[in-house]
Amino acid sequence: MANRTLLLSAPDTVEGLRQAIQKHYTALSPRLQQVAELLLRDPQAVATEASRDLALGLQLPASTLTRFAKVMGYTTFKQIQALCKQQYVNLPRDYLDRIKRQQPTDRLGAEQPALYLDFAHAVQQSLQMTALELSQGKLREAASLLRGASEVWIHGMRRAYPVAAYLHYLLLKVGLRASLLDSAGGLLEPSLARLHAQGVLLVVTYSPHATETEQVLARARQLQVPVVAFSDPVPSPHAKDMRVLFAIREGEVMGFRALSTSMYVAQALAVQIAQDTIDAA
Amino acid sequence: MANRTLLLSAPDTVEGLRQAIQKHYTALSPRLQQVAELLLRDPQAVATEASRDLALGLQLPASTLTRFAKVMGYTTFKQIQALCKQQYVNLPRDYLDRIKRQQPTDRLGAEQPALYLDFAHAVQQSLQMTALELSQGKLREAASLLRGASEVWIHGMRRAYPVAAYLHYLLLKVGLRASLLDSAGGLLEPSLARLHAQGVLLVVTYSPHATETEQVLARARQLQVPVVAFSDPVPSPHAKDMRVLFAIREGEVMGFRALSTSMYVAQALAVQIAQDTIDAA
DNA sequence: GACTGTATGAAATATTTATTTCACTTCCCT
DNA sequence: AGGGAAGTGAAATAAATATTTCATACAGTC
Repeated sequence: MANRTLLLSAPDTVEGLRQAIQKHYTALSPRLQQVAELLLRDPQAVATEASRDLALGLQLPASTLTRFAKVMGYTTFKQIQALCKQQYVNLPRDYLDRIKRQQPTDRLGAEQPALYLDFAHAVQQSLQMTALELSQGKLREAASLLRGASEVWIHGMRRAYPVAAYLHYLLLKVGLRASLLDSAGGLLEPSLARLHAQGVLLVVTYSPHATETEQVLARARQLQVPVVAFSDPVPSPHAKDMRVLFAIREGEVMGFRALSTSMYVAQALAVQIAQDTIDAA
Repeated sequence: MANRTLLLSAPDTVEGLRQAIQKHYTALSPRLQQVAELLLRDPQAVATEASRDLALGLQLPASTLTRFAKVMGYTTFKQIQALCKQQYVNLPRDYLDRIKRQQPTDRLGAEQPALYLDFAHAVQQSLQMTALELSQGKLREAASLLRGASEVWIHGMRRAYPVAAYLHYLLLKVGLRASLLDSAGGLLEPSLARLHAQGVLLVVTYSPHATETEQVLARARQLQVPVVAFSDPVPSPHAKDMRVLFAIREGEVMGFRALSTSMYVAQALAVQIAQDTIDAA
């Protein structure tokens, strides 16, 4: 009457579930095997699509999914969905929580798990998300804009400065005429006077934006200089003036936001330019 | 009565939506801005979590989400959710997996992989290796050396310069007395004359080493200034003079070596210093 | 070829999730 | 201050999604 009851106790990670499936696969009925296959093949679909649609895709009734969950020891299929969602989503937030919670309290007793490992993890997450969201189109657009410019001005203050400096290095290396706009020696103002619409402004800025940067952007807008920007996903009043905007979400530990991902995007941009230059020849 | 009706026609990609948000952000009401921010900051959450939970996280009623969708030109918030889901389902699945599991890049044949995904992979490899090899002990030693210095001089040329600039920013932020030694205005020589053994030299250099860097190191050795170095794993004649040496193997694609991992180590060092400083209080 | 236990799909029900409505507030504008 | 438009939250309604039930089909056993 009742479908064969539980084969085992419910794993609470996707990995555990995968193993359980591998182990008991042959003991499952044909329809249930289909569900198992889906789970191995495309856990992401399970995470994002509705059970109804998953069932449709497999050409079987939704009840089979629920049944599968029961057989695997869960009470509902929703639990399996939740598991899959976690796998792909929870990481960044989870991480921030951990830092927040561990910050003030325990310091005395046992050796604390090294912070830098967590941090590496955060960078990795940021990198992965950025890599997936980065579109070839946007990269190409920025590259062609920069390649077509008679001159490229690069600007970035404070935390953004290292990225600006790297872009400067990279653009010179790929043969562009690039210069760094900074306030050293009070030369920012005079430099701004020389912007023109045949050049391109490449600006790196994270919120809260430096006043110098505001100034540079205002000037660029006034002179209709095209702008390529590296920034964070926080909305900015200047956003609408930017021709290409790379919104980069960096990892953060104890109030230190990282720069690794921005450096990555900078490199990707330089390589795109190099490649276009080669192709054009 | 009715909330301001559509500002525009509904974008049908996440990227388009992002741009629309950036553009009209300032025209949105405070609550709607909150939703906009979430969408920029964490589209993945929008893809997987229920609107009810998203609203909960933002501490506002679910109706606001629907309202947001209306204002952006959609008829329901569900459409936005669908958009976000696509983003993660439609993308080349194998790359997600590849990046995630850092499997070796094996040719899949048909498709020409986007180059920037290969970088992401290379960077991730490097990051992982470095994080695993980085020892708490070494980090602590460097941190205590720097904390104990009366002054920290930071030096890095060319490709190393962005890292040096970042270290400069970070060390100032954690309250150390730090200055950048560069050759701007021909001031390198005179600055070198002022090094002394109570300070610490923090040098970033990758092979082949810049002549200025050689000069700085020679001087430090002569004056017995302790040296903390960021470098690559290539053996250097100066290695034995360095008190702490972080050997960082950066990923490389098409002759462009990355800097992401060096930036990571820089941050880890700063965090270690910050933590020690807190503990000491 | 009846008997039994499992497997399956369709429909009914329950639950969750999203949208709409409406009353209330707030912020202008005069 | 007074009137109106826009903004907001809570509750009601609608839609969707998931689970349960049940009737039937199928396979193996005697």
